[in-house]
Amino acid sequence: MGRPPCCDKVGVKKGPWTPEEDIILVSYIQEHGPGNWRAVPTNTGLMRCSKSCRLRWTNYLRPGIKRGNFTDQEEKLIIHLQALLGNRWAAIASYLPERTDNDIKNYWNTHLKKKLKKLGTGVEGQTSSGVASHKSISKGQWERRLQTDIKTAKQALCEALSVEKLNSLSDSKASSNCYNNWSSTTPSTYASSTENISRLLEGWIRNSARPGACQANSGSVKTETASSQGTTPSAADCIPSPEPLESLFGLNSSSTEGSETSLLGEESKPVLEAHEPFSFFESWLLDESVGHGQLSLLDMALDDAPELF
DNA sequence: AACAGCAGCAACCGCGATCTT
DNA sequence: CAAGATCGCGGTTGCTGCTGT
Repeated sequence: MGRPPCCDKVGVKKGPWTPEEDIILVSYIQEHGPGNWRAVPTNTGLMRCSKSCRLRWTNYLRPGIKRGNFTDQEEKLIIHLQALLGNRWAAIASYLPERTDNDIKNYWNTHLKKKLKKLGTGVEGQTSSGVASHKSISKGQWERRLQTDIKTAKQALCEALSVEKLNSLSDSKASSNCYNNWSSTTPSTYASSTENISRLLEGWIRNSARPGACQANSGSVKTETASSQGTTPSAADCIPSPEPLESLFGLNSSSTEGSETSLLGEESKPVLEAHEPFSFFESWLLDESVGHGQLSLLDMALDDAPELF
């Protein structure tokens, strides 16, 4: 009869994650791979809901995540994909593998919405499905507008992707290249996870640089979990050095490659998306661009997911 | 310098889809 | 096949830092 409950509601910790918790989570996922989130709180001793663990991983700790500083191309792509797909942030995020849906959603709500409002592009005129409201405009107008939207979206998509492609050519092994097969860039993408943690810890170190101030960046959240876990730096250590972290994350270690591969293979949303068959609309989008002398998106798709074709 | 308002972002909540037993 | 748990997504909230007064 069904599965056992994922987590008890009682005693579940909420609020900002501490660096200790992050480290516990990352090291656990490095060892076991993402997925089976139900088991994560139990096996790690984290007093967090499995949902919270998954969210923390996908939105913050997952390898290959770029944070902040959205480029013009990304911005453009988001705007047009939003016009095309509506508020389907996960779908939009699949076109921007370095960005999380939460990040895109936040960026849309805080920056782009206002920007578009300022420009008078009428974001409000869209329904939740992303299509302009039928009620406010006649059918003919709506169809024309839809066609224009689609055309513009396609163009922006091509532009944005061609920039990515160029970047990838000039910096072919860069971990930030979102369209490379992740398994081929596993070490560097995993390193970027380390970078995430390192950045986090840097902030933590800065915050705890004050004598006696040995607490997480959230300030109010105490760190009882780490001290209960023998495998993680205790709060008393206060400032972990980067070297142990590198070993913790398995950098430059061939022995960890297997787990990393499975880790990325199982988790990374872009890969999952890329391996799924394109929707009719997406395929059409890609096909159309091929015939217009633009960057061959089909080539890109072939590069990324050869098994699809 | 102190306070209020605003903006940005991390995390939570609720719901539908999917999966497991 | 049904029941119930898990997963994933989108909307929303609340905290924190910044800016203006």
